[in-house]
Amino acid sequence: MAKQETKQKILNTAELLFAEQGFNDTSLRQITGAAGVNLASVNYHFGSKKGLIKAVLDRYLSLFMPNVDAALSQLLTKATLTLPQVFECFVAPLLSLSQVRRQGSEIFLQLLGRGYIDNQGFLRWFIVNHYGEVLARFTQAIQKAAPHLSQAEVFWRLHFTLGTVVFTIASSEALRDIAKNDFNEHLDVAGLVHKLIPYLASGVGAASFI
Amino acid sequence: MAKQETKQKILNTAELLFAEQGFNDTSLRQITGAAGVNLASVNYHFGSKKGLIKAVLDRYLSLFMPNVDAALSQLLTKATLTLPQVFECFVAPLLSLSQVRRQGSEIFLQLLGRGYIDNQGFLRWFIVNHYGEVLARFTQAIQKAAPHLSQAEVFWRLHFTLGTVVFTIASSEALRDIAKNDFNEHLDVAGLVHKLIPYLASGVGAASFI
DNA sequence: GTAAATTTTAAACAGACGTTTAATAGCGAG
DNA sequence: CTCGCTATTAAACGTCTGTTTAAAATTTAC
Repeated sequence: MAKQETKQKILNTAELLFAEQGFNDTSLRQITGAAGVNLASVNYHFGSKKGLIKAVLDRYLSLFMPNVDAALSQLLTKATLTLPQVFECFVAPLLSLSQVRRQGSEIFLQLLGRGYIDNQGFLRWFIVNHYGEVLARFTQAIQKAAPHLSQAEVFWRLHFTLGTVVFTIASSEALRDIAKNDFNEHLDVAGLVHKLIPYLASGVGAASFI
Repeated sequence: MAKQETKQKILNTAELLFAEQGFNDTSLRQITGAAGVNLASVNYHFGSKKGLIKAVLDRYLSLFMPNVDAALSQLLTKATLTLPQVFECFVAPLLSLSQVRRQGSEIFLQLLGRGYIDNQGFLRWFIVNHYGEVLARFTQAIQKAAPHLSQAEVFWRLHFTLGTVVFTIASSEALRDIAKNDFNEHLDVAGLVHKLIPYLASGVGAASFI
């Protein structure tokens, strides 16, 4: 067995560039050039560019999803629960990604956003097929916390929520800069995430029109 | 003066493909081929691909923004106003784009989402510089409708809202397909927009933690 | 009707892309 | 030490990209 050092260098460089520029706008030559490895090594280790994208995403998802699942499962044992509590289940697993690597939380959410929009639903398919149980537990928790919502309404509002989170974090650097200059408000990602929660919880739990 | 027929054919075809596939993933050969015009005519009429993108975006923005501005201005004359009323100011101008062309509303919002994410903030710069007064009137209306929110909180929640809308509409086709299959719920864009409003209004108006 | 300006066209440009090939280098096991 | 497997490398592949060129066609103006 080799030490797989090249493979790791590719992954570490690729996730940064993918998060910044998107999957299609990042070339293999750019990745291998920045990583200091040979161009052909990507196809050797990952088969294709699509294989590399999958590997980059799964490295984060395989860390994130089990932690979310555990937090949701524990919460579901309680008799009553609130929407902010449900959303809090995602916070610790998300922030823990920063221990894996500097800015890991931002990178992960940016990758999520890219994957959601770039590749004609490939990421959605991937998540649903690999982590469907986590999603199911999530909707279960939502319905327990907000029983007045129909299944369809929960579906819609969860996707609204996903859009808010992904989009906000994806452009969080620019937004935090503006907030610092205009309102003298110094926020890190954890602060931003906690700013999101009342917004999300209130939106998801809102009464519907009809 | 010529009849500019080629120019219009290019715009009409380009906006469809840009909305579907994004700006970078749509080639000029694809556009000109579908439009039945010569490849070089894009560079002749628009100078470059970037010029074409700008023209496509501005054709919608120059219709949409003045209508929003008028609706917001009229609403601001009232003594009291609510958050759903503020958001409603965007609905009619948005839906009126469907009179310009079939599915005009979807196309416009998809283009917005693409532009927001694809081109390193070029669109944000474009909107702020060309339609900054409309944005100012918008925040003004929000603060009048929800005076308990600080200026900084309004700023954050508006960007949360923008993320929700852009992300939702950008993937609205897939979402609406799922809703049709899983919940037998048939939605058009107008329906989706009105599904968003209670969510957005509730989120923006939520009480904050501190 | 003819000259001038505008528009359209086919062809070629240089550069970037993902992938493949075949040769080389490095290494652990026997 | 040597064989065999794994990893790395330089080079080339064919294809696609946006843009430019220069000639042809068309429209406008006088």
